[in-house]
Amino acid sequence: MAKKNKTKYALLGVLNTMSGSGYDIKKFCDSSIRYFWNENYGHIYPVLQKMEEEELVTKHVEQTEGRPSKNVYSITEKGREELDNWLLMPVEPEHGRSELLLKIFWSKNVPVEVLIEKFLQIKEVSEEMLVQYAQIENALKAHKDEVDKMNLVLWISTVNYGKHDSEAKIKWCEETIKSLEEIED
Amino acid sequence: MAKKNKTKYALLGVLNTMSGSGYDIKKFCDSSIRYFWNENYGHIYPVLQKMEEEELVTKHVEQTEGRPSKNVYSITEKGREELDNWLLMPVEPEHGRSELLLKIFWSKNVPVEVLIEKFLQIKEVSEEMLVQYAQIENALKAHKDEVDKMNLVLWISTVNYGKHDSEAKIKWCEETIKSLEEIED
DNA sequence: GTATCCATGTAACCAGTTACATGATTGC
DNA sequence: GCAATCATGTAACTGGTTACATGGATAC
Repeated sequence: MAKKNKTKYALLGVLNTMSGSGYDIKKFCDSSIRYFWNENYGHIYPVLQKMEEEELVTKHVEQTEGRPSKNVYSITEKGREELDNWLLMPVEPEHGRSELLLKIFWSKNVPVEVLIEKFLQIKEVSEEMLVQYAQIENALKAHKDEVDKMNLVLWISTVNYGKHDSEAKIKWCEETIKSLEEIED
Repeated sequence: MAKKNKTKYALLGVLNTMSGSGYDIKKFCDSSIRYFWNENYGHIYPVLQKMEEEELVTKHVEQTEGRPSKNVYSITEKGREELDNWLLMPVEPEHGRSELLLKIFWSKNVPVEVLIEKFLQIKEVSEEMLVQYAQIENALKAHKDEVDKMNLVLWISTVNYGKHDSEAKIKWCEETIKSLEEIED
């Protein structure tokens, strides 16, 4: 068995909150889950077609005058079951590949000053991310009346993940910079 | 341009610290960088061959009696340059895909108790990871005389990344569980 | 005698990315 | 007049995973 197709579940998830076209789905992804998920048309369209064959979704063509015709997809009962099933399954342990850590691991010949500069950059980026996450959280809380309580808690949880992640990175950078400075002496 | 081949740099990194066969490289990866990097034979062997063509490495066949013959690869000057170049390049922003966060984002219909149970599990795993990272750090520090100072600092930094990451996850789980419990009331 | 280690490789497969192709409408 | 948005799709490609194939040596 090769790698599992997770795009399928991302699309089912979107269609479980709203019916829409491939284009709509892409927009939804870009505006809500982009910090931890991305999809591109080259994958969305074929997967939607495949899911239609599997009867996880249904298609109906919408014609609005003066517009390109739209293939609106809706999730089926079977699709909903498939999604629910997947949600309950444990997350596959990803033997992640971190380019960042790989680079650091092999950097013994990189001058210390250059390394410190790199870590300062990483720290800065994480600090910017922190600001962005705070903005997202505020935006979410501002719309809290439109979302049900459960969704709010979950969505904020995903944002908090990002926050903790950024904070951890910042601390890590600071510590590593300190150790590097001690070498220089 | 499609996705970049990072296996190449992983292999160059290994060969920059020691010459060896595909088999040796795999062993090295499994015993040192496995927490953030994995390689498998199905990729190592073809990439090594390709790198030989590009003159980034050289091969020499080693015959030891009573053993399968070994293709020992060594990094070339050109390979070293390629590696150094890559090390200085900024890390490509990975639009990561987090199955974990995706699942959480779509879990509004999962019973709260089930979700809490899931978060407890994630927390537990992170706590176990924390123990493992501590062990690795101890092992590294025990061998500190065999490794040069720079390498020690960098390797420990990668371990610390894991530690901070696990700690962040633990905190995040605790916070999310709290919010979920508040829903139940 | 059986499991593990040493050792190399190929083939089938899948997921995902980018580029290409097309074309109407709307807003500036 | 031009850029952006709406809208769908295909083709070429790459990276990576798993399974398959082989076979001797050593340790228990």
